Amino acid sequence: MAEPKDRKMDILQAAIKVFSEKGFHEATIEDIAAEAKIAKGTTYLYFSSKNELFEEMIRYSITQYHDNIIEKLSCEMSLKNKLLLLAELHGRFIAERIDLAQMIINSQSTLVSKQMKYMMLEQKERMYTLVGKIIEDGITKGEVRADIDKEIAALSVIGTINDYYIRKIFNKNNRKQHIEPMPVVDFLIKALS
Amino acid sequence: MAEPKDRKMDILQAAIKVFSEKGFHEATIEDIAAEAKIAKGTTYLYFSSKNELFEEMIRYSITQYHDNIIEKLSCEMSLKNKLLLLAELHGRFIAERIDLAQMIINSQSTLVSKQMKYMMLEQKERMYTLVGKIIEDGITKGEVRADIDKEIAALSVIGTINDYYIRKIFNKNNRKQHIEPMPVVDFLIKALS
Amino acid sequence: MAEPKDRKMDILQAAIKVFSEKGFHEATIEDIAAEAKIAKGTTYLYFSSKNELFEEMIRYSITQYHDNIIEKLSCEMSLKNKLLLLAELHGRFIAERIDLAQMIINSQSTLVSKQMKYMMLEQKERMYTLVGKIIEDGITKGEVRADIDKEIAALSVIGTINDYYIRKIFNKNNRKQHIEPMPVVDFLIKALS
Amino acid sequence: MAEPKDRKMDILQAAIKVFSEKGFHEATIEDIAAEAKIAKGTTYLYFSSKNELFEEMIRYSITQYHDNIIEKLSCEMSLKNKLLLLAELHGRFIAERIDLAQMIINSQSTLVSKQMKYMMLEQKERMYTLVGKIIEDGITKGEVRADIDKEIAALSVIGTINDYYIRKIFNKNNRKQHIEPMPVVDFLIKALS
DNA sequence: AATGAATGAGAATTCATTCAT
DNA sequence: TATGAATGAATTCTCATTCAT
Repeated sequence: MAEPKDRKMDILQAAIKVFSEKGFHEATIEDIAAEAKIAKGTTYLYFSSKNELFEEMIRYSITQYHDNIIEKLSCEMSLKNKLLLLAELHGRFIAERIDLAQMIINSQSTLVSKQMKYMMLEQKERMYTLVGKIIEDGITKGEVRADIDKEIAALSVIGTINDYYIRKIFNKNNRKQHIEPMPVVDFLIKALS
Repeated sequence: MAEPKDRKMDILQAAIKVFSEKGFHEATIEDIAAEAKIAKGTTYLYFSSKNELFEEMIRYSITQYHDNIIEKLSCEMSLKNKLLLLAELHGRFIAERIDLAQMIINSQSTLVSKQMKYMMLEQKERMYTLVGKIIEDGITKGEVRADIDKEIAALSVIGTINDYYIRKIFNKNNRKQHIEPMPVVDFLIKALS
Repeated sequence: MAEPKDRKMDILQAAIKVFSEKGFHEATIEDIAAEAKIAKGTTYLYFSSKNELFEEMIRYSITQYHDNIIEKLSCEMSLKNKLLLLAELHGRFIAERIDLAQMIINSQSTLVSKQMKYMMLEQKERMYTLVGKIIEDGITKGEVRADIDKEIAALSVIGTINDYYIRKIFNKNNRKQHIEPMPVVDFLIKALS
Repeated sequence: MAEPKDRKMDILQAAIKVFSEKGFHEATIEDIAAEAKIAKGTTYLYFSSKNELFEEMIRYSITQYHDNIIEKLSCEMSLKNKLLLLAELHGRFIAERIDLAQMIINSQSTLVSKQMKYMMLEQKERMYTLVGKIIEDGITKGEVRADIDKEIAALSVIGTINDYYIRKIFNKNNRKQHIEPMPVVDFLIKALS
């Protein structure tokens, strides 16, 4: 007996994989359906169009990614450990979904609707807010100097971690290699204190 | 007398505009030709394919952007002034060509050939090297603390400036408004010293 | 209940008709699709390109034509009856598919791949072999003089029949009229004996 | 001082070469102009369209070919020598312009106008008439049996020689090799006597 | 007469989407 | 629900032809 499958989730997972590998236009509904092991037409029972599927895929990925980070970072930890965790989570995500990550991080692309862009910006702001709180917390605890612009500090932390991983990944032949987060965290700690 | 037009440059300029606004796939050769006020077929007298046009457009834009920055930053200046100039030049570029900038900054996209990607990475490294030297210079002059990782510092400076402008631009309705570079430069100075 | 259609065969038949009438370049996929009463895109579900369709069409036509001739000529018959049958079969084929016949007979055209050309030559040699055997048989039975070059005789028989029908068809307004095979067969009998 | 060139003839010669090598559709006006060492537009000063150029090229080639054969065959000669000469002239022509030869010999192709086709048929009939006379002459001299259909005999002679050369050429790797006309002439002599 | 840059109609091909089964 | 054959809009690219110089 076949266990009850969540078709919609299957398709979403397939979409993440295929869109990440090929980008929006190079990916076909057929590719995604094949990856999800369903027929092409079935996709349209769950998503009304390729665009909608793309948007839901982005929404799902971002939310999942952010929820995960926020959850993991909500425990009590030192600044350094928080940055370490942030770097590792972000680094792993980038390593796995580099192209998707870039779509998301940069909220770019003409593909997505205004609404979508707004949602993506909101999510990004959510990240800024989260890291902003980490920094504020650091100030309170004396781990971070008090005279810096907290908002800019937050985006600097995220921007630095992101570019660090992207550079490492692109300058390596093998994406699967683990990338050491310590150097960038060390740098950030020094920069902030 | 008809003034001698440089058709190739016209097309390149049109391509920058249209690709930037619509992205590679949404932009059609017809769009670009219309923008350049020429017929579709004329494009093919100067570029052998849409892909080649795209690649030449990227190459041209990157080179122009980087050459400009490198030239302007080669004069003797204080660290702060250099960062200020860097921020302004980058900010202006982003404001004008936000989507193109992102393509370039992230060296992403399945559209470009291996060769192209390599060239884009090289250009990025050129920027890292340039900023790396600014930082080294700052260390020599005692403007920058000596105990930081210079490579990461360079990439952090660029990542921070980039994300600062992107955030500002996206959170404003009007892209044309001037964005104040001082806040981010102040932050960077504090972070580095 | 809709009868199960063999779309691929429909398209092949339409291709034979349209390519025969217009030639490769003048025929468009749209023409062929229209003839097959399907949409343009459907063609590509069965054939990956116009070239492939053309090649498959040639392959199919040649094979069908030759198989038919070889089968019909395999029974025991007098030389005269064999030549009569050959002339009639070839004549009917030419009358129906004059341009296609010429493509095939002459193994010409830059359109077809090396492989294809090779296959066409092989099929032609198959015909030569068949007619060669008829002649050899005729020699054994004393119907054909023994001192002639059998290979040349075989190609002469085919070349003569072919040109006879082509001339008759082109010199008539109405292709549908029956063309009398007897005169050319009489000539061939006299020439061979 | 540049000697006065006959541009029209230059273009015609270039057209023969290029159309023969590539066929009508694969050949471009640019190819032909390049071969004739003139600019593309110049072609249109001498020929009103690609089609007209093609037709004139065919007309010129056929006429030249036939005139040459008719002239050479008008001398007094034995049947055997006439056939030998015919075979050699035709063989050389085919070896040089195999694809063009096929276009001409078969009066096919949808490219040419009704008028053109008519002209090609007329030229072919001219050949039939010429060979018909050779055969009649042979009958008079007792070299050819009297009881054959002279028209069919003429067409058989041409068809046989043609197919003989085509087969030889296609079954050889090197088109430049000389092909011995004797075997086919021997066969024809036997067939006719 | 000669040039060759510019034009734009036309054709192959792809693929999101529909719909009969 | 699920399927996948069929559709046709849309896009790239080619090249005969024109025309200003």
